[in-house]
Amino acid sequence: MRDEDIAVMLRRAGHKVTPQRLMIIEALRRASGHVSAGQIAEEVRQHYPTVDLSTVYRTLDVLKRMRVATAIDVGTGDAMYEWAPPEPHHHLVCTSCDKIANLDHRYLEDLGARLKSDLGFNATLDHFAIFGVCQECTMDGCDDGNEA
Amino acid sequence: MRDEDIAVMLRRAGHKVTPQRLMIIEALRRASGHVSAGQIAEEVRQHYPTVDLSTVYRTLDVLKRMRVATAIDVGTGDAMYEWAPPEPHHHLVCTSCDKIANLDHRYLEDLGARLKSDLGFNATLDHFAIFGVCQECTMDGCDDGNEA
DNA sequence: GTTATTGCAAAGGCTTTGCACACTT
DNA sequence: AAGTGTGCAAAGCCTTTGCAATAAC
Repeated sequence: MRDEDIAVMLRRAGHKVTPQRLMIIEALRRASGHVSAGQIAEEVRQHYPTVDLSTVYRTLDVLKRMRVATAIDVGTGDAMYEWAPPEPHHHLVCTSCDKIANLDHRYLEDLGARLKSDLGFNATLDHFAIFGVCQECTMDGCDDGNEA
Repeated sequence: MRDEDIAVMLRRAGHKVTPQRLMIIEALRRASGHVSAGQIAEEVRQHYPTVDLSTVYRTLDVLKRMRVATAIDVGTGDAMYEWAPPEPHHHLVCTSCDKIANLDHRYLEDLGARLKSDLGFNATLDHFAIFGVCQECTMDGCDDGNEA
């Protein structure tokens, strides 16, 4: 998706195209993954120092409603945002090294199917975060402190 | 687990046994499920009006470290606590009516196995929250407002 | 010119922390 | 007596909101 497309998309949805919005969107897209509102603000401020956090939040809200950005809040205090995930995918969050890996949707597909057929529950399995310890950390035995 | 056992357990771990702690633990156990720190405080205050929220949080912290309570934060603003889940289990959270149902661990067992064998990722699948719409709400078409 | 959007400031919610006093051990 | 735990108050964090001025349309 090119920047002009984004401008058109904003206008179509009845929104105005402002430099702040464009820079926020650019920062979100460049991040290619999970960024907090604060991180986006920092990034944007390098070129546009007066941008306010509230503007970032409001823009993220617009983007969520347009379904070109998603939010995931895993209870770490701040929500993480992601630009237009092309398809359902999930995240493996390593509690040891904090790395986040992507997980193909196939891994959750039949879980969803079973919840539906067994329990009639329509699960929203678009965007999942699974915690654990990644392979490297399991082998290294590295640990930066998450236990009692 | 009886109350005396809890007292013993606290003392063994080098903690003191106070009426506040006992009442917080009792409230948590009676809740048989997911309660926020605030809900526990309200409950306890009915018998012990001066208990402070900070005491609740501190006690919950102790209990977490002793591994007799677990916290789950699904990004709703407040974390939910649960007393000593006897075995791995999970939760189906209806985004329409806010009901929380339990989900047997079997539903996630082979997901965990596949993550391990395919990717070497040791997932922590003790306590999962899956969002979606429950059967009743799907049929009723009830909706208290969770869309764009 | 209208209307949406911005920045600032303040408030909101949940959670944590500093401190003197009280209680458990 | 020694040391942890408590209540109170205040701060912390992320996020939301009110408002006048500004910018996009």
